[in-house]
Amino acid sequence: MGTRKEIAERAGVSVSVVSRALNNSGYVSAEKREKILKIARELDYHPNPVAMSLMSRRTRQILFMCKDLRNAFNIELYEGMIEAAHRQNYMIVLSGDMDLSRLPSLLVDGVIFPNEAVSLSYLEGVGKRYFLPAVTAAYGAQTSFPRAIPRVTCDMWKASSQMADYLHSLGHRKIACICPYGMDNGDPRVRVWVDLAAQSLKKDRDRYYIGVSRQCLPDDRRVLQFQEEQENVGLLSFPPEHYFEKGCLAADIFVERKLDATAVFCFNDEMAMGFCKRIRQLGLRVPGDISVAGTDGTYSQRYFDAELTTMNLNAVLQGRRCVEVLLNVIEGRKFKYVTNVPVALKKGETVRAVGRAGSGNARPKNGRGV
Amino acid sequence: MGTRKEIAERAGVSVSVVSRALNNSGYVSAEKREKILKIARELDYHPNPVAMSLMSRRTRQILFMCKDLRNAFNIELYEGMIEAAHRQNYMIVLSGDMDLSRLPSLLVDGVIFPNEAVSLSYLEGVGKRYFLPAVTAAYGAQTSFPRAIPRVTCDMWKASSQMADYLHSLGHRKIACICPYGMDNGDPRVRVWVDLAAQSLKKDRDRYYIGVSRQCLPDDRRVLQFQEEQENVGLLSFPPEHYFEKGCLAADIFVERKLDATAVFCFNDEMAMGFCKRIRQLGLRVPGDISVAGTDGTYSQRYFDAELTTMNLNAVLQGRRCVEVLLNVIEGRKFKYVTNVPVALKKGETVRAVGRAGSGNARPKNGRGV
DNA sequence: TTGAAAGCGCTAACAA
DNA sequence: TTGTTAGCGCTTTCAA
Repeated sequence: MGTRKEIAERAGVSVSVVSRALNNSGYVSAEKREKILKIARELDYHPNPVAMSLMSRRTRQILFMCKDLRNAFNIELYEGMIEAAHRQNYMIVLSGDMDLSRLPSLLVDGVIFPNEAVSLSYLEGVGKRYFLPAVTAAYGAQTSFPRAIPRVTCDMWKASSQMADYLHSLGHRKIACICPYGMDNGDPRVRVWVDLAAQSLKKDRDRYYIGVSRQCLPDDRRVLQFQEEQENVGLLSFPPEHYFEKGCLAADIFVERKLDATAVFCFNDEMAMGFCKRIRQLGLRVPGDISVAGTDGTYSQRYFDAELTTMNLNAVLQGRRCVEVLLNVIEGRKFKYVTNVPVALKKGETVRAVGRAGSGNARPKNGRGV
Repeated sequence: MGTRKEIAERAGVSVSVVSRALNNSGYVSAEKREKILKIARELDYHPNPVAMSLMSRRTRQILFMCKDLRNAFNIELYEGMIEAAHRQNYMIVLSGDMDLSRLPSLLVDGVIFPNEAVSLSYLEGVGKRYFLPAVTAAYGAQTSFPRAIPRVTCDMWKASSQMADYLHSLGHRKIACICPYGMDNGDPRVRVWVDLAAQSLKKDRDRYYIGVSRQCLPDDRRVLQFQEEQENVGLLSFPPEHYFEKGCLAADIFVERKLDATAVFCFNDEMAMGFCKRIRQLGLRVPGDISVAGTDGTYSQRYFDAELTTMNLNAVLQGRRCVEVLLNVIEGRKFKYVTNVPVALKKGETVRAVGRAGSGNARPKNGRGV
């Protein structure tokens, strides 16, 4: 490829002069500069990026620790990261797997974790014996969180509460909850739902919580189809989440349990759409028979035939902020330990009013609903 | 972080001994080895990845030159790449932008291009004055292609022909074509359709070709919503493709032109699904009023309420093969200049029989269709 | 204005 | 079995 040394030889000068000429730093006679630049051009010279990194102690690469790219939320996070990184001349790289132990051997200046759980897992593992600037996307699941990793948190509490109020205002009382975890996960979405359920569902509550996980459904062999629920998955590996498919399964369970809920509160849009697809196949109309509320507000909605009622979590913005904070850490600038990302309720067509309110069997605008 | 030099000082030996101990290479007394390993552990020593790369002249990173991650096809390609790369201890990084000129400054050992067009653009630009092992995913659009870049080609000819035969066998004669480019693009999908149309549509052909691009629709201001059709997009930048949205627009145009086609042949699944969504909103049933055939066979189908009739192009496999060939190039092993990826027709619910065949108004299994 | 020298963290050939 | 030396491609200090 050609090195500065080669250029120096051809130009009959020393490498330092070549360096100065190429970098436009320090003194170098106009005549030699021209000659050097000309030779560099002839040789198609490009500085060796690895040597540059060794000198500058910067790779200008940031790792986004993310595996499940079939989830639109992760893609949007990533898009925001790219945008912010690009502005400061950094690149985002993806891990492809979730092997945290390989982190120290990667050519990166910092890492962004996708959620609190992964961050904690890192801190308890390699993070203990290895320092790398890190930032995590967060969702308010943890009450206490180590200060080692700054958080960029989306205001899930607010979003969930708004959605709860909205559903309540439309007359919904019996609301089911669909989630990939157990009820004790600490997730704000679940806690808000638990509060709701305490009033309306009383001791019946647990039947209305459809936790699509092995822990919640120990006897249901169907959850075993999801890799992460199988025995042989190591603790250090975070497999793809299969949210959509879990949403489908949740619909089956919803029908099997003969729930009389008028609405379903979903962990995210993928699950919401999976639920809708399957529940329609099972003969129920959305929102005619059952209202569905999602969480996310990502582009994957475009595939859906109705406007999804959901919460816009601003994934792109969250991704952007993650990078901004991380670059502050890396470059030694001051930064805020917690950053909040604004959220907003998005009213769509998959939730309708019920009960006294009496909007009755209103159908969505385009008349769909199986 | 600690270096081999520090370990050497603490252990009272030279760096070479430390290196040999840590690498398990060459001679080193058992006693010193133990001591060195112990100190390394105490110091939480990790080899500096950049220095390692400088020595080995390998970054063990491969760039996938891809921007539009909202397209499931790219995601599947990427997943295949990750899998293959992982096996040989490489990582795939994404560019995030399509700035080919920045390639020489990236920490990568090779690059994978997403299609022939980008490859050619590279060869005519920086590729002329810079060498980096490269491979391209290909789709048979080019008759001649420079040997500088090996291709991993999916057999689009075969796939398109199969689909054409299938539609024909079901009685479809008037078939429209939906494509993001002009008819002269050389794409096998289009060429197969042109052959079909020559017989059945005769001189009416052009009306049935819905090319959603500025070139094809110079007077339609709606195409301007897509960034890539605007004036100010530089040649070196490949913006996101907006296939889904273009599929929606194609449906509008289909209706405006009052086409009497019984089937639509779509450039890819994104366009097919966009077309379906919009055409239903416009009051037509799929496949009741119009049959829709896609191309891709990616996971994004899961969002769709019916089984899409499409061609499985095996994106995951294609991605895997790209990496395998590229690693052969990088590691100096022998490799094949052209690799073919198998394809298969996938019969779904969005195409039905028409005409004499008389399966009449058969509706899809789940009774959907607006 | 220039170039020799030391160094970034690591490897490897060679002499001791 | 060990340490010295030279070098990967580049930067930067400092003496000339």
